[in-house]
This record gives sequence, structure tokens and C-alpha cells, in this order.
Amino acid sequence: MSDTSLPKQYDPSEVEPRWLQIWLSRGYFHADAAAPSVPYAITLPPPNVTGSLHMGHALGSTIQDTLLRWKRMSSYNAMWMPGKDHAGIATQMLVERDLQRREGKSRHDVGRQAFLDRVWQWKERYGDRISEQMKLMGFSLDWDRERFTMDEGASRAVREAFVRLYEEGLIYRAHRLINWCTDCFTAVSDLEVNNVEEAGYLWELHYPLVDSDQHIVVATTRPETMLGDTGVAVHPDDERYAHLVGKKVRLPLTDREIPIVADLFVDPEFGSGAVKVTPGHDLNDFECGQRCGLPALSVIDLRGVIIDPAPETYRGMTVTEAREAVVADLEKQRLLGEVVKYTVPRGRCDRSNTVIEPLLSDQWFVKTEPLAAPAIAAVKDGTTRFIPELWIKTYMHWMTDIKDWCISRQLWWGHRIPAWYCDQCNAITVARDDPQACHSCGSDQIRQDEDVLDTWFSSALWPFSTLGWPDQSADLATFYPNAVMITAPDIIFFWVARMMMMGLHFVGKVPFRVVYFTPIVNDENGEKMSKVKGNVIDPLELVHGATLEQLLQRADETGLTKAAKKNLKKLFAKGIPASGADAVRFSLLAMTLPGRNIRLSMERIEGYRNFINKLWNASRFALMNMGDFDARRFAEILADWSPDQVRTELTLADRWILSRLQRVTHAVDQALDSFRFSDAANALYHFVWHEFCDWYIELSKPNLQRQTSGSQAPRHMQGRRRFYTQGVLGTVLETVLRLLHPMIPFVTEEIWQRLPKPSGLPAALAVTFYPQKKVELVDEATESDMALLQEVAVAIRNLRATYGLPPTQPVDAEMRLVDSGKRSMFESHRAVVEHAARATLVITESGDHIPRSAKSIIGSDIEVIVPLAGLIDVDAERTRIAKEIAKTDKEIAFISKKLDNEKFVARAPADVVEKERARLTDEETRKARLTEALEALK
RNA sequence: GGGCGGAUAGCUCAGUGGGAGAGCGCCGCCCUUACAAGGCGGUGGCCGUAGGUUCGAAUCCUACUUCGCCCACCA
Repeated sequence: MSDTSLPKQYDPSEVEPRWLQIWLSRGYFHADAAAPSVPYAITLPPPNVTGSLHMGHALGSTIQDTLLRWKRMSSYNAMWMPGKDHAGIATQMLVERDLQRREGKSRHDVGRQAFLDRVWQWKERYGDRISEQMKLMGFSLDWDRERFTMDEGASRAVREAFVRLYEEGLIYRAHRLINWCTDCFTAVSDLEVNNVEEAGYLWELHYPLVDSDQHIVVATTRPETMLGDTGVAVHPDDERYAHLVGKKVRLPLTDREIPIVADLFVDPEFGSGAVKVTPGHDLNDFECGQRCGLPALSVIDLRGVIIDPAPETYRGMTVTEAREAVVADLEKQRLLGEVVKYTVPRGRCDRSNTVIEPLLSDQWFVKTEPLAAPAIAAVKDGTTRFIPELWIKTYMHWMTDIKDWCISRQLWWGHRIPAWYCDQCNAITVARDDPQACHSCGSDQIRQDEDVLDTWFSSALWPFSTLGWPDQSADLATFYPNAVMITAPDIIFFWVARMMMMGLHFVGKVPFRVVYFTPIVNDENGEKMSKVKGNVIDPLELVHGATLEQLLQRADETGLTKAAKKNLKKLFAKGIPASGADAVRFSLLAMTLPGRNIRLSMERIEGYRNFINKLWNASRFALMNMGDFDARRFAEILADWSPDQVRTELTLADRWILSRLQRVTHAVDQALDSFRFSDAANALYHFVWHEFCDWYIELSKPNLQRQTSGSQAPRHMQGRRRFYTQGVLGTVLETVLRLLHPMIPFVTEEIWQRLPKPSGLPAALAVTFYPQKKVELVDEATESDMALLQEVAVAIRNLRATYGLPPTQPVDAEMRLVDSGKRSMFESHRAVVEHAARATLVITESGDHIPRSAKSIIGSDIEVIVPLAGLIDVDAERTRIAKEIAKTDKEIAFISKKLDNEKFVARAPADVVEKERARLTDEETRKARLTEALEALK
């Protein structure tokens, strides 16, 4: 009868790989566009080919998988599109570093084509690592569809999109001030610049007026840029300078004379009220220059080196060198004023952390304003919903003040820009297929643009390029728009906004109906995980476990600082215990609340691992008692019963757990439907542990015994009771497994397979139906009866714990209650209390004081008395009851005060007043009972 | 400079107008044959501060304190 094949502790390392393999080999996760069911599609945010799974991926993908599995089980045509991103700049830098380390060569040493061959090799070698990791987490992606941002289809989509936007005038080439990273040696978009404040200096420079011995004073944080100054600006209303507007100054260190102009951007309150204008190296100044007709000079080149037209002495210097030289030279000429310490705003490259140089350069841009308008409207009118909604504001703020998007990058790894320049006539040819000749003059002397596109350009097309666009494919028709996009809020501008713009523009529909922004996963101290800090946790280390030594070894491979290592040792002194993919998934879901970040704590994961184990053991118990169970017969009987039969044939506990099961089914459905993942996880956690295990399983034990003697029930009833209990136990467990499966697929599948089930079910839990609430099994009266029985049982346990009675020692308890209805309820279901409290119960209406007993009052009028013979400590008991009375007094005072308030009685809703009155009566009765008990103890 | 979010039990956090909750921790008792990764019982809170609205505020409004995040061209 006992099933010894199941170990006491659940071992995920054996179970998880096995089911993974079976699910994949049976093709459960493949979706067909032609299927008749309602589509539900999610596109996986494509991870970088360079990467390995991090906690953010684990969280986002767990959420996606939970939704997909839930919908798949709910008969939707659920499709999860996998793919990977070429991650232009990130990958190129990694391969460049590798090349430098191994061979001491730069990419220029090996040449463009050979270098690209190496990147492709790199991609082949490391690209699949993350997919393997995702499989280990149990993610049900439709792997047959897997795509890459630089595969043939995606490349065709990129070309098509570029050409169309160009033809529509929404992509253009221009000579503009752009953000240049001298280290990555490429232009970057505004989004890739981090604005930081750093300690620096504010220098005052004196510019001599032409034809006068006076100076005008300007202030700057970058004195070297004065070499490119083409003007000095003052505020038009500034009386101090009014007479100087139109005059000229002699620019020190150069032989140039530059004009003084008036422009509104100058703040007369700041510094001297006069500003040097360097249109070639500052965005503000560039715009001022445009307004005032000042030319833009480039005195810093792409390497960050000073060039002509700066004076010869400075040419060849770096920006930093030039700064020192300029300051020294000005000081020599007594043209340097005050120098004060100053906090300077500075742009740093998101990738290399190098200071960004604003430079004039020829680049390609997307004209964003016309694209943004429909994307704004679609979020405003709810065609695409944001969850949590607070991100709408962020999105709107950025979108309504959107700048044109610089999309060309001076890199090699990426989509080459499909534009050709004619050597003969200088015309630009932009074409879908590589052209042989200039479209304007017909010359064959054409060269393709050397640059590639920003990696986010192909990402912006991803929701439809993966479905076959620009073809009108069946996939596109079925799975676009996606049901939901699950992503982190830090790429709302980089990605979400651009997918919205491109989707609406090219497909004419939003790319997804809902955007769910995941929390950020921080470490247990609430700090952002980063390699530099050494606090990074790899999800698979949580799954498989890792010793401190292993963690340190991994850290060494990524080149960790001493401080980071120390931090790592402190955080993971005990290593990371193996928890299994299910526990990691469940933990992440349980911690996911909208709009709140996650503090990843080992202890909590351990807690949820324990939950998985609890579920495992509850199942062991069920299986030990179900060897002879006919599941098919029970299912037929249950389906056949009228509500009356349910009431007469099943015990109170049976009906209670079935009713509670309906409630949790409903709660989970609601929670998942509104993306409240922690609610769903917690509802199931509570139901399984504290209702099913703590109460139902315990109460089922006597009914499962195959009694032969000592039972009053007739023989055939004994068998039937056991059979029905097995049935309810099995039904509840099986339903719970289905409810939990989208969150913890492995352990639920493993148990489900072993459970006796009605015939005709699918071969795996992964492809069964998700439970629906059965209204006819919800039983309010049974739930409140059960709640009362539980309260009495807890009260007896409480008394026995207070007086140190061991749990194994049975006690006699007496309960007294006047209400005859309740009394007969207790009579009928006394077994619940007796079993739960290990007590023999006597139920009466009233009685005399029992000497040497402890008493508890339940609600207002139920007395529970446990005779304690020699154990009772009268003083302690008096103190205990006095404390109860004090509590009651406080309540009575609180409620009385409310009811004495005429305004409350007059203005509060009648039902609220009535409730308070009833409460007062209850508390007063309770106090009377307690007082009697106290008196009797004298 | 602008915007957003948080402040509730020792810790991590639910709770958005009518009797302060969960998980973990802590204390006590128990290896009761599903589970010690467990069972039973318990302790613990001027709901950040100050005002206001209301019959009634953890919950709504205002200000403040404080922590965090995002955006921004003041030289």
C-alpha cells in the first residue's frame, strides 16, 4: 500500500531535465497559425548573442511562460516567439577585445570581412548558450520558430523598412551635431548618453574687445573649446551689454575676430551674463549659432584631437592636453579670470563610459515626430495598455518631446546601410536590392555607405519581422498584434516606444495590446546587480546550487575587483543552495508586484523551495493512500450527483475543501488576468499549505483507514467513506497541480503523471485544461461552519499548549453553547474538532463551574473548557482571563464611543451602524462570560 | 531644475475610507508513520512627521522629513 518509490525530499535535478526533454520532443510548444483557436502570442525580448541568462531574463521569461502555459491550457492558440539580438556595439566590442587579447590585433589589422567572419563564429559559439539556459528553466518557447536579428528574414525587413522610410522622407542624411564616443569610435543616439554630474572647474576667460582696451568676461567648463568659438552671446535685454551687441572681440590665442550677438538662451543672472559660443562642439551653442548666423567650426576630430582651424600649437593635442595648454597660455596673457570648483554636467558613453564629444558629422536620422504621433495616440486611447500605468507618463513625456533618432553607427557588426554614393554626381541611391548603377546619372562608380544601423533599428521591427513581414504571411495575420509585451522599464524608450512607432507605421496596428513592465531584480540589500559590485546572481546557480569556491571561480573569469570579491564573499558566504527551476520560478512570481522592485533573498527562495517540497509530500501522502482508487468511477459519480447528494454523501471537510478550491481557482484566474503574479502565487501557496495540508489532509486520515474493528459504521459505509475521501483528495490535488502548472511546470507534471486519473485525459499535464471555477461547489454555509469548528479546535490546542500538555496526550474537553442550531452543528461534526485537537468532546448547553479547568470563550458565547486536574495554575489562568477581559474592555470602549457619537449614528450608512451595534452586543456578552469564568476561579 | 515611486511587525512586503495582515525571523512545546525543507501554540505595530477633509483616515488632500529611480542644453 505504501509507495516507497517516492523519496521524502523532492529532487528537481532528476525530474526537471527528464520532462524538459519529453515536452520538447513531443512538440507541445509549437503553435500553428492555421489553428482555429483564439491566438495568444508573446514575442520574447531577444537576448543578446553575447549574453548568458541573468535574473532579469529569468523573471521576464518566467512571467511570459506562466501566461503562455496558462493560456495554452485554456485552449488558446498560444505562441511564444524566441530569438536573439546581434547587439551591434556590445558584440563587436567583445570580439574586438578577444582579438586584441589573443592575437594583439585590432579589427583594422584583420580587415572588415575577416573581422565579420570572426563575429559570426563568435555568434555561433556563444549564441546558443542562453537558449539552453532558457530550456533548463522550463520555458515553453516555440523553438521551431527561433530567429536572429541578422538572419535573412530580419535583414530583408530592415532593408524594406529603411527604403520605405527614406522614400517617405522619414529617413534622411544630415550634417549635424551628434554624440560621438571617441573610444567606441562611433556616433551614438541621445539615449546612449548618460548624463552625470562631476566635480570640475568653472573658468572665467577675458576676451578683449576690438578697438578698445576693455574685456568681456565669459565663463566656461571647457576652456579648450574656445579655440572653436565663433561668437559671444548676451541676453538682448541686458543693459550692461546693450552697447556691445554688434561689436567684435579678438579671440585670444587665435587671429580671429568674432562678433557679440544677442540671444534669448543666455541667462543674464549666471556668471557675467556673457557666453562664449562654440557651435561646433556644443548643442546649445549650435542652436544659438543657427539663430545668430554664427558659423560652426570643428576644432576637435573623431579621435578627440585638436585640429585645424585651431592654431598650429594646439593641433595634435588631446582635449585634456589642450585644456591645460589653453588655460596656461591665457594665464600668461593675463586673460584668465577666476577659477572656481564647479559641478559640471557631462555626457558619458553608456557602453564605454568615455566622455562624449559633441561633434559635427554626416549621419543618418529618422524623423521621429510623424511616427510618434500615432504611437502617442494608441497609448492615450488604450489600444495599447501599460501595466503598471505609471509608465504611461514616462512614455508620453519622452514621446511628446522626441528628438530625431541618429541611426547610423561607425561599426562593422550590424545591418549595413542600404545607401550608395555616386562618385560621378554625388547622388545617393537607396535601394532594396544592391544597385549596379547610380539612380541619377547611371554611373557604375558607386560605393555603399560604410556604416551600419543602430541595433535598435532591427529591434523596432522585431514583433512583425519575426512573423514574415514584409510578406502578408499567415503568421502575421494570426499572431500580430501580440497579446502582451513583457519587458523591463529601462528600455521603454530604446525599444517599446520604437516598436510602437514602427508597428503602427508599417503594419498599421499596434504591436501588442498590453505592455507589462517587470520589476527590476536587485540583490538582497536592494542594490542593483552588477559585475562591478560582485553581487550578480546567475539564475542557474539558484537552480543547481553553487559553492562559494565556484562563485569565486566564475568571478575570476569575469575579472572582478578586490572590493567586489569581498562583497561576493559576504553575500554568499554559505554558497547558493540548489533549489530547482520550479522554486526559482515560483519565488520570482511571488515577489512580483506591479511597480515595485524585487529584493532577491536567498531565504525567500528557500521558503518557496520548501513549498515545492510540501506539495511533493502531500502528493506522497495521497499516493500512499490511493493504490486501490478508481478515479474514473469517482469522476462519474461526482459529475452525476445533485447538490443534495453532495451534501449527504460527502463530509463537511470534503465539501469545505471543494468549496475553498473553487475560491482559489477563481482568485488565481483573476490574478493572472490582471497580471498580479504575486497574488496568484500566494493564493495557491496559502491554499495548498494552510488549507489543504494543514486541515484537509489531517482530517482525511481517519477516513482513509481501512478499519475492521471499533467502527460503528456498517461495513459497506466504511468502504464508501474511504472511497469518497480518496476521491476528494485526488480531485483537489489534481486540480491544484493544474492550477500550479503554469508557474511550476516540472514538479506538477511529475506528480500528475503518477496520480490515478480518470481515463481519456491528455498524455501530459502541460496539455490538459486549466481549471474553471465550479459555482455549484461553492458552499458558504459549510465554510462558515468549518471556520467555527477550526476556531474551537485552535482554542483547545491553545489551552493545551499553555498548560504544557504534549500533543500526543488526548484530552477531554467540554463545550457549552446556548444556540441550539450551532449546537447540533457541533454534534454532527464533532469529529473535526476531536481529530484536529486530539480531544474527546462533550457538548452541552450549560453547566456548573468545573474545578481546576481552563476556559476559553469563542466569539461571544461559545465556552470551551479543558479540565486540567493537577496541571492548572489558578493564578496564571486568572491572569490570562483578566488579559482577555482587558482586551474586551478596550473594544467596548472603542465601539461605545463611536455609537455615542450622534453624528456617526446619523450620517454613517445604516448597515455600518447596525454592524457596530451587533459588535457591541457580542463584546458585552463575551465580557460577561469571561467575568463569570474569572469569578468561578476564586 | 523637472517628474515618478517608497516610508506599515526585528527583516522583506501586502492592504487605498468603516474591526491592523502575510512570509521569514524570534520564543515555547513536539521526530504525532506525507513532509524536521516538518507539526502545534505564541510574542511582536503612536501604519515617517505635522496639519486638513470626513460621523469615521494606514487608506483622500496639503506641507515637511527621508530613501530610491528617471528625465534635463544653464555656459
